[in-house]
Amino acid sequence: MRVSRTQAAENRETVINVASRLFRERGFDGIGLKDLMKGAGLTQGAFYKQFESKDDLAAQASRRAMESATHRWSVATAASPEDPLGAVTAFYLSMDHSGEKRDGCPIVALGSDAARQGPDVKASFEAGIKEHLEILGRFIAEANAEEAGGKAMAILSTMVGAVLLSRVVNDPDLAQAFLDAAADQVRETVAI
Amino acid sequence: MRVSRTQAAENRETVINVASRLFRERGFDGIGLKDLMKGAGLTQGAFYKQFESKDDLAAQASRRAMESATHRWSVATAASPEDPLGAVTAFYLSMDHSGEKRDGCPIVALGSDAARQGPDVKASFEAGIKEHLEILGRFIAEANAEEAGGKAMAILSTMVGAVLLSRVVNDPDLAQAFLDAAADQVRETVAI
DNA sequence: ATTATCTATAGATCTATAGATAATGC
DNA sequence: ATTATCTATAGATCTATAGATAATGC
Repeated sequence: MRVSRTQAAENRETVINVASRLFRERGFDGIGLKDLMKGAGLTQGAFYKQFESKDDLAAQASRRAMESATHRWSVATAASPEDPLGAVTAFYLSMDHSGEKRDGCPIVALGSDAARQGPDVKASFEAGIKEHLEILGRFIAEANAEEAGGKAMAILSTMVGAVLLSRVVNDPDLAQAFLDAAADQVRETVAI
Repeated sequence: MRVSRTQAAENRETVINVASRLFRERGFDGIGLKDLMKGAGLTQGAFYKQFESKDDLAAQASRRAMESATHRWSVATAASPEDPLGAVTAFYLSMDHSGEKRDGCPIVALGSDAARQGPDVKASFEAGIKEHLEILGRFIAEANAEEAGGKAMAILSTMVGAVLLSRVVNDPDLAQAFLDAAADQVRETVAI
């Protein structure tokens, strides 16, 4: 029954990875420890040797989800050095990403839930959000650094809000319209 | 024990109103029927004579919450006919509203949760979102109606995203910065 | 006679803990 | 000897239902 330390460390990582996706799909309150552990091929009893509490896992999984999101942004920008912002918005503001709750942006998938969580979960989101802003800031050539920071925050707000709105309506045309309107807005913001 | 029909109808309204606030505060999964009914001064047993299921209440409460939100927007615009958009953004993009989960914007408070719910809850959100867009559309004098609709969608996305982001970070300065950046963005969007 | 609300409960699920087991690590 | 994982369970809570009660509505 016991496994090696490296195997135990791998198991821990698997639980965090699985949780980062299942929480996005069902919410922090929408999935129990039994199913989370099952998703990692373990049983519920093994949980508390690895994590202090479900809240603890929520914070770890939130961090992992945000890291995965920023990684995706980095990959998109690296693939299109001539138009990095265009590459990011092309996938982020797509119906594919809007439908992709499990692997999509954690701010959209869990933002409302995270606002009800403690400081550890919020710290995970905060760190990821700052990385997002950092990436966006690079796309904005501006004399005034403060102004560039403001634009990055406005762009992220528009993107997050648009995908969230696209997910809470039934009408797919309206969902698409939110994404399109946000893409236009972002283009204009960097152009000014 | 039995009450009159009008009293029963009032009780139903009270449950919906209480739920519209408690769901915003704790999420659809974060509060049980027992506490919801207790908030309306009733016991859990009375629930199923009034509602088909918890999902049914979630849809009703979402509709009520969105109606309350659009009402608030209307009041703000009516109070400042010289600058209605300024009045709306002044309260919506404030730290007060950001901290006001219980009575604040339902899209921010429950958007991530609503994306996991069925078509009835989404229909409630969709109706409210369309009303929000209608109000915003009035502020945008544009030759092209389609362009005005796009701007309204972009503005709503920016506002919703900014308040959501302001709620999931620990740093109050960063939270405030998101709200300020969004307010600037909105001003520029209507000015263009 | 009807019915809105009550108390009580079924059956499932939740987080967290206890103790057994069997493999690792020394 | 230590410990990662297992099975089992405690105790709380969840949604939904059943049957009793007492007031309304006819």
